[in-house]
Amino acid sequence: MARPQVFNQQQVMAKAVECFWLKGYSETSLADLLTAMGISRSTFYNNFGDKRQLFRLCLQAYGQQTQHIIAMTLLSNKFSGLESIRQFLHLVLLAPTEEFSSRGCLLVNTLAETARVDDELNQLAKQLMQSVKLAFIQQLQKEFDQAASIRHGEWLFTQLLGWRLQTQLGIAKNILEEQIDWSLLQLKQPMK
Amino acid sequence: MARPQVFNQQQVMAKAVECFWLKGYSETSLADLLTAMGISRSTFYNNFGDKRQLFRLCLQAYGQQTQHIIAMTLLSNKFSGLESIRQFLHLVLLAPTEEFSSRGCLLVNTLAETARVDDELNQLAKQLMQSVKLAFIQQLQKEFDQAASIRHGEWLFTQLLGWRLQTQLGIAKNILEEQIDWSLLQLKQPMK
DNA sequence: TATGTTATGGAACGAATGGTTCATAACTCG
DNA sequence: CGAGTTATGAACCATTCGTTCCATAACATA
Repeated sequence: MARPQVFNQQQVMAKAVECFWLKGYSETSLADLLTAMGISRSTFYNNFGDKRQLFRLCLQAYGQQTQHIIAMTLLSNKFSGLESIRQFLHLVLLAPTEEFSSRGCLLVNTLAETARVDDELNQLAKQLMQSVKLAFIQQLQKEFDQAASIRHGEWLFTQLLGWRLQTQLGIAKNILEEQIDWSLLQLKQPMK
Repeated sequence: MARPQVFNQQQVMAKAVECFWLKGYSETSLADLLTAMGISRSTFYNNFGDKRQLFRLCLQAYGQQTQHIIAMTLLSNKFSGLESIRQFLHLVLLAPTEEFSSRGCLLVNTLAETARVDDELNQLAKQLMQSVKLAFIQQLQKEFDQAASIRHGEWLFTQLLGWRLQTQLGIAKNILEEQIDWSLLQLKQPMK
C-alpha cells in the first residue's frame, strides 16, 4: 500500500563506506556522499539521519567486514596459532590490490583522524578495533602462556598499526611481506 | 627609523606548531591560530603568507626539532648502534609527559591526515620523516651488513609509526617500554 | 480510485570557513 | 618634526558547509 524503496540499502551504504574510506570523515562532503550514493539530499536525510549518523553506520558495517576476515582466519579451524595470524595479515595487508591497500584501514584512519578532536568517533573506532587485538591474543594462547600471549598480541597489534600506515605511504609489497615474516619469526624462536 | 617587530617570531611559530600538533591541519581554524599566536589577522597575513604557508613553516620547524633529537642520540658519539636507537626511542616515546606524547608526532599525524587528500603536504611530511629512517639504518650499519641494516631499519621505522599511533590511543608507558625493549632484543639475537 | 508511503529537486537557511582591504595608530630613528 | 615601518581592528568578500523545508511526482496496495 506504499511505494517501496527503490535503492538497495546495503549497496548505497557500501558507496558511503568507500567515500569515508578514501577521504576520511571531515574531508568527505555531503556532495561527495550524494553523488557517490546516487540519491537525493532529501532521501539522504530521511534514511540515514545525518552525516555523523551515517558515518557511525559505516564504521559498524566496516567493522563487520573485518569480523568476517577474522572469522575466516583467526577463528577458523584451518589454521591455528601463529599461522592463523599470518593468514590474517596476508589477507588484510598483502592480498588487496594497490588501490585498496593504499586506503589503509577505515578504523585505523579514523583513529588517527579523530584523536584529540572527536572523542565519540574515536572511542567507537577504538572499540571496533579491539576485536582484532583480542583475536590475536586468543590465538597466541594456543602456543604461549597467558602473560606471553598478551604481550605478544599487543606487540603484533602495534605493528599492524605501523603496517597500516606504511601501506598508505606506498611501501613495497615485498618489503611488507619480509617484515611480516620477520616479526612472526621472532615469536617462533624460544627466547627468554 | 622604523617601528620594530614587537612579537617574537620563533615564539609565535612555536604556538602555531602547538595548534597544528594538537588538532591537525584542516581542523585548526584561523581563529584558533590567531588566539594562540596572540596576533591580529592582518599581522598574520603580512608575516606568514597564509594558513597553508604557515603550516609548511611549522612542519619545517618541527622537523628541525626532530633533527636535534637525532643529533643528540643517533648521531651522537655517546651511544652507538642499537643503543643509540634505544636512546632515541626513549627520548621521543617515553620521556615526554602524557600530555605531550598523546599528541603523537606532528609529521606522522600529517602523513595520516593528508594521505589521498593533499599530495603536497603529504610529500613534505614524508620527506621530513626520511631522515629518521636513514639515521636508523646508518646506526645499524655499525653492527650489521648493508642489507641487514636496511631491512632492520625499515622494520624499526614501521614500528615507530605503530608506537606513535599507540601513544595517541593512550597505551601505558610500561607496556610501550616493554615493546621497545622486546623489539630491540630481537635484533640483538644472532638469527638466520 | 483513493490512501499512504517514498523519492525528488530546488530553494533557503545559518554558521563557519579562509582571505582581503583599509584607515588608523604606535613606534623608531634620521 | 616627519619619514618609514609595523601592528591593529573592523568591515567585507566569496565559498563551503551541513541541514531543513516544501511542493510535487512516482508508486503499491486496499
